[in-house]
Amino acid sequence: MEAKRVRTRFAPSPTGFMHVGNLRTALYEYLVAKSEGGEFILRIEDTDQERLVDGAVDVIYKTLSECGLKHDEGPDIGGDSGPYIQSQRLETYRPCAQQLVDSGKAYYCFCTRERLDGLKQKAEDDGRIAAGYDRHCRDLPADEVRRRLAAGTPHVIRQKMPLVGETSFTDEVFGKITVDNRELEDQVLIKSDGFPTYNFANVIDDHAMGITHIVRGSEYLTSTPKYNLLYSAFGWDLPTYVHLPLIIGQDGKKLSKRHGSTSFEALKAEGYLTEAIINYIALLGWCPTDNRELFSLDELCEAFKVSGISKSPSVFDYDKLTWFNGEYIRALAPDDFLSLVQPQLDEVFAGKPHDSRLLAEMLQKRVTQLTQVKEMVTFLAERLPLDREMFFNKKSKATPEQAVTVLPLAIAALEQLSDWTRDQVHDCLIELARHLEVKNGQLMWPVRIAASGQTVTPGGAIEILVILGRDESLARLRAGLDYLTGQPGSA
RNA sequence: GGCCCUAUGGUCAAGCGGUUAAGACGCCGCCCUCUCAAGGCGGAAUCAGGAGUUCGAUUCUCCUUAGGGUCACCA
Repeated sequence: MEAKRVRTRFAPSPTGFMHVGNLRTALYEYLVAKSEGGEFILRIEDTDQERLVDGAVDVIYKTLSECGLKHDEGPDIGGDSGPYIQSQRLETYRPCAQQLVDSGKAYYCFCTRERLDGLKQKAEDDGRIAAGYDRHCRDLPADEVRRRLAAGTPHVIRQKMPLVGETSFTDEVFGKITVDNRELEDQVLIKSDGFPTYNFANVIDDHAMGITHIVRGSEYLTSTPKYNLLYSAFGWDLPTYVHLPLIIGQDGKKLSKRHGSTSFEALKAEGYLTEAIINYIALLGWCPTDNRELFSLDELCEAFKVSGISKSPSVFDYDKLTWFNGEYIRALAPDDFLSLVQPQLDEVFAGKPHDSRLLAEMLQKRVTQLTQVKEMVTFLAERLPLDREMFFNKKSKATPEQAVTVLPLAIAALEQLSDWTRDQVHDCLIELARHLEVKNGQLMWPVRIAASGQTVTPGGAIEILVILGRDESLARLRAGLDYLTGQPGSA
């Protein structure tokens, strides 16, 4: 018999942003499907009417497509199992629940919110955690149920959990999980507003859509038996489960805002590249058999194996993400890098002429987050105040005094240049250093400091002079010299 | 608190009865070098604890401890 084709789904609630945990889940769902030549389906879970957010669905489409997680079926592109938005499949849930009621697997519950809250409150007063619903309506007489229904009494439909025994299932990553049935609450299937609960709609839809592998966070591990009981109640085959370890912050707590950026959008805004984020996230909780680190999405599809998923939670490490980002930035085509940072350059230079190509070349080697560019180049657009201390450098044997002697010579030599090209400036300065019989650094340090006003710059003295252009360069060098000679105490 | 899960350096992690316990990030040092970055080389740093099983445990079992998850008419 031919094995069933793998079908996975990403079923987010439209909350308005894409948490990295969700993104990783989507990625793994995509990989589980694609590594087996299967299909990846997108379904929107919007059964919570109180939490609808405008435009939230678009964020999901945008993120998935930007990340290259192309779905084969979904609300925007259709498919044979539609509709793919739960609020549009409402009519399918109630009949299913009804079927369960008819077969004695579920029941109407007329308990009011107040009664339920009272139950919880009483438990708290007793100093314990509420043990869940007390199954008050589970065995209501049939005519009583009919009477209340006819009277239009608000109600929910609850699933009847077995009162004894235990339920087990095998998860692909965690192995065999067993839960005592007494731990399972008679969960609500249909809410009093007529909408299905997430748990119920999930099962119904996953079955209807032929989902074979359910990939989701490990927070669902303990509720999976409830899902399975539902499958069994309908007589459906159980899906394969792949539960993913959680992503946590440095403090071991669930990743949240206070750890830094936790959404895809926020990470992008901080100058992280999509490919870097995907690559990093792929390795958070999964390891290839050969320990490789750099992967494109296609390569991930090739290499991905469920057996490489780890069981323990992983700490989201911004340092490592940043390293990946640097790798990806350096691998960018020069033109692509330039266009990514162009807005920042435009902002800093505000129309002033500058060699953006050379600038980009310098920057690309050093930037680990796109957002660093602006701060790195502002010294080129505006003169920064000098500080005598800057002219000291132990390794280059540079001192302010020595700068005072060497700077005039550099200025004089540079003034002679016919062209202000990289080669010309380079040869001129190197030649001067040789002529003066000083180490390159001893000449370059004061020049770079005077030209930039910074001890650390994204490029050497020569590059900076070239970017600055002849007039500005010479002006800055002279200003630097004036500053030093104008200092009290300097000869 | 009940139940479930997890446990290799600071972090991601390989390992799946016998290894000098990989690799990467980060950190430190050296080299390269006109600063920084990149690159090269080197270094510090890990099997939570205790019982078993075994000729032999990081690997298997149990207990302890620690951490996490879950106990909604939220998803």
